[in-house]
Amino acid sequence: MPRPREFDTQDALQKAMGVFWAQGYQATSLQDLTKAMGISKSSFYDTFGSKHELFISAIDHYNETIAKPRTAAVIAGAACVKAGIAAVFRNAADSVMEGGENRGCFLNNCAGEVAPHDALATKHLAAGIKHIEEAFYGALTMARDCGEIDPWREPRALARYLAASLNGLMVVGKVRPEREALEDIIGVTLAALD
Amino acid sequence: MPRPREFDTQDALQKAMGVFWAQGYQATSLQDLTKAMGISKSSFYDTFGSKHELFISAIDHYNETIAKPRTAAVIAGAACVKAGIAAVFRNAADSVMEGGENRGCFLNNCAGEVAPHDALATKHLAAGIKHIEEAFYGALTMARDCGEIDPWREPRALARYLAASLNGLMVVGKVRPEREALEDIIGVTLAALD
DNA sequence: ATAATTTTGAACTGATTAGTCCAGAACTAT
DNA sequence: ATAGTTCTGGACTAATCAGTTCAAAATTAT
Repeated sequence: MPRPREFDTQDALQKAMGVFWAQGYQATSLQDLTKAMGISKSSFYDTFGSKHELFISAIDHYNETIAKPRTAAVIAGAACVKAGIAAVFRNAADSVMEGGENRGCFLNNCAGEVAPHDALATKHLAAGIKHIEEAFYGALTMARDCGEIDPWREPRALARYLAASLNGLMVVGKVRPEREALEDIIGVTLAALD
Repeated sequence: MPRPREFDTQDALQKAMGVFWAQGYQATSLQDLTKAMGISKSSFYDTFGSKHELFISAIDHYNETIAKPRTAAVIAGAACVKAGIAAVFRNAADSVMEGGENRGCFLNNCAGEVAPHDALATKHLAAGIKHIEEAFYGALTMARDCGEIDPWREPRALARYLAASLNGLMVVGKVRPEREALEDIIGVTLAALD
């Protein structure tokens, strides 16, 4: 008897994330959101609660659909671990360079704008960065076990280093998107693994 | 005959920068600004033009009074170049850890929030990051000349790398202020110079 | 058709926003 | 004192903001 859902909440969430990503949290109005999501204001509050709740959901959605696929999955698909890590960094640089909008990294953007005074958002952002670190950590322990990196290297320290470096690359790339500079950064960053 | 200025514009600018730094651009209202600056709305518009113009001035003010002193000057005051670079990173980590507010890096925050759609601000932010890179570049060429780093290393690439790494450290530190993790990051980052 | 449910659109609240304007107070130098 | 200047406080736009409410429309299953 119930009328089934008409709009896809995941799809709407995806679009909301896109708006937050491009404009930031504060600069995004409810009108921006409902327009992009293709739903009415009433449905918006029925389904997502509030602007802030949606924002938190968007961060989680980013972690699941962007952060994870762009780290763990890329590494898993590569010929060897180092090549996988390199691919992650190259993809990040490409995403910053490729035509037009250059939205940078969503986690970075949010961190700059709302951390630390939005404690809940900060917690979810931290989880995202942690995901990235763990992806590197898994890859690095594997690399050490199979002799791809020296056995005396600390996978935890290296993973933290790579996660921070990836963020740094994205920040610089957002403000100064110069291919040569990003290549320099990636080159030195990856050489630190040898 | 003219009545001299009563309030110190540099001081007011400093205070405005502090508010933008802590709250972000959009989340800062004119009331927040005038209250912190200790001036009236009328004086505000007379002296600083608009909220956005003040924002740009605040970025420049940060570049001059924070970014430069915390890079070039610190390096210059150290026993050797590598120690100076290490001090810059340690100071950054300290600033993120030390009690309470944890505002991160102003350039980072602004980059996340307003770049690239605020083109003018982005330009001034880029100048700030460039300053940091140049501080490292100067130090690294000096280090290479006096044999402190290998002569085959590229100072330009290393400088870009260090500037990006410093930004990455600040971003991670803002979201996950854990001393041990930051030490790991700094350790690997600096080891890349050897 | 009828009942159950989702979705919409529009009206509405109450607050806040950046920015303008101006009369008058406060201050300084002559 | 007077003239010249700075600064303030308050009134004022005109717009926007997030969020609430509700009757009606739309859709589905029976």
